[in-house]
Amino acid sequence: MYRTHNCGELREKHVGKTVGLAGWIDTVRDHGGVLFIDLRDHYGVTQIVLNDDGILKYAGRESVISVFGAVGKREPDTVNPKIPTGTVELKVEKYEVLSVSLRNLPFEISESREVSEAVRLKYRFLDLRNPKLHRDIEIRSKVTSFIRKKMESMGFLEIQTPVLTSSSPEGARDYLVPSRKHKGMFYALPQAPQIFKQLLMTSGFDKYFQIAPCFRDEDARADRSPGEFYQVDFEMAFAAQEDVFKVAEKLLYSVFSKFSEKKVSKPPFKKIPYASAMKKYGSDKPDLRNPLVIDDLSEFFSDVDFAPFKGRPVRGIVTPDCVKMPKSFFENMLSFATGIGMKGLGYISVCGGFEYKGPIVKFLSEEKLKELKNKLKLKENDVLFFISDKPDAVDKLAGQIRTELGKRLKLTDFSRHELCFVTDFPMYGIDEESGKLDFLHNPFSMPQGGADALLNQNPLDIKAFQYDIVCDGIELSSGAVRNHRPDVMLKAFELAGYTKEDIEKKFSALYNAFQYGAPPHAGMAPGLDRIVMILTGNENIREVVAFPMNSNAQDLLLGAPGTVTEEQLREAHIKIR
RNA sequence: GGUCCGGUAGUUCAGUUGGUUAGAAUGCCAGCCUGUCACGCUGGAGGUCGAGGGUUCGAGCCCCUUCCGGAUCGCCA
Repeated sequence: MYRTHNCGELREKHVGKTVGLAGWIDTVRDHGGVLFIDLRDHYGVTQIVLNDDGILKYAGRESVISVFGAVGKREPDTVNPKIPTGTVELKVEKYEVLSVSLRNLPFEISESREVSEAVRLKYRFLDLRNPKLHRDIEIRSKVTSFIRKKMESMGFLEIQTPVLTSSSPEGARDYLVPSRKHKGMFYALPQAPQIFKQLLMTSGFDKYFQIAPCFRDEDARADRSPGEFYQVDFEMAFAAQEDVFKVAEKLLYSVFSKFSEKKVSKPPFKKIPYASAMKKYGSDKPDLRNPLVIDDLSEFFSDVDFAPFKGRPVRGIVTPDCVKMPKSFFENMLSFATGIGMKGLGYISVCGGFEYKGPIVKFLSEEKLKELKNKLKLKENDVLFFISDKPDAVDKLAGQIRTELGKRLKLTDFSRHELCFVTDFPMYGIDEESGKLDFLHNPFSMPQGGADALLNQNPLDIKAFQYDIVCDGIELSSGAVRNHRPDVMLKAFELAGYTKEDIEKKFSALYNAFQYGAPPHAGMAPGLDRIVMILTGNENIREVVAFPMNSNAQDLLLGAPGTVTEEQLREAHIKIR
């Protein structure tokens, strides 16, 4: 009724046929006697030709029309090589205006990605007409479907877990849902299906997965959706760390090599222990496309009388061929450094004939310079940057400088994807506020060395079977071998200041279930949004979510959060103060 | 919550040392145009310079307060 073909379909083989197309008026080129319209739908764009511009009286840009007519072959000099349908055009014999668009669009569809996010999100239905955004959402669908098939082919069952569940005492802030039937009580939306998937393991489902919605009431970042996001959550029984890695490698390598045109690091992916990732890359999510590495120079500087480094850890980054960079480069690096909270950014240039230049050189003796050269294998034209700060900040700052140097010196190779595992996360850390020992990450992880380690080692030295998978400097997922032994669990929680009663109360379901025979199990949960973000070359996660909230956790399109009626509040037993 | 940056036409932005009627591009409207493809040409409309207060003969510009947006840190088991 509306069309016989879609706007991405017509080719030279259709020439002469009478066809129908329907879509949105994309661009209009009115030459008086002849009128060209680019008609756009989900599938593409086709040029239609009219001999009369009367249609424009009724329908402006972004109006929806249906047209019928003969497919014409374009003359060679009028072919548009930029679109797949560019060799043909539809000569309109009759048209129908199906829906009129207001003339004043809030923004240009083709340039919507440049517009402020508030306006884009308010008119998301228009924004989504933008071909790039439209295509990325389509890719998301294909990636999701591909992942499902891949997981199923590896023997995983997709099982849904509740969205209305109980509040979990650990981790992020929960989204709460008041209960009508139980006054003063609340459901919580799951931060992850963690407990449920572990219960499924206990129930004997050998391999579980789910494209799972997760809800966390924390502030947004460019690579972090506010509110809700999706994880490819999976868990395996009778599995150790290596088994999970094999599945993750198979899944992610196949997804990345299918959907990205860039080169992808082949399995087995590199495994980097947490401690060395922090030292070498200044991050627990290193971007391995960046060849720069960080050296620890604290010991070297311990006997150097340079006030800013005195009594503080020092890190160095050697950058090849950096001597030739203009003065502005060093000024920009300095302002970047101060921008991230550093007091300064010292450096030494290794000029021709190993002549050292830079503000710090005069504090180093001939001998020390020689030592430095040997230690870091300095070459002519290298520049060595120094980062020094408080012990708990220095690695992170060095990591940020490393990333910035990689970008500015064009050393980071953006033409490929680098996946790696970061392993051996510490089980415990000191909580900055309370000064007490606390779980650094997931309290349900199995400590390496088991109960024995918990009893005999300094808790801060205990590592967990806890790992992340990282792609291009972005954390795709964390995962762990879970602690399936109630006795080990008790000890692990005891160290962090929890009593047996705490566990029985707060984690009763899991603790109880594990009393009845639980298999060793392990898993992870790569973030779907982040995978699609990387595959589509986006730097903001909201570009791959059809209807995202803004960074302030508001849905500007439907107006969420919003107020509700007095009656709704009464039923939910809620009183607003 | 802290720090930094920003808010000027529907949209994206410029606006000099505080000085006459606040500009550009794009979009919109009108007219012209038979081969364009981001068509082109001519003309036109469109502004509480986020809001409030202050300094000044005079504020888009300086100061204070406040709202909104962005980045970043905290946070994200």
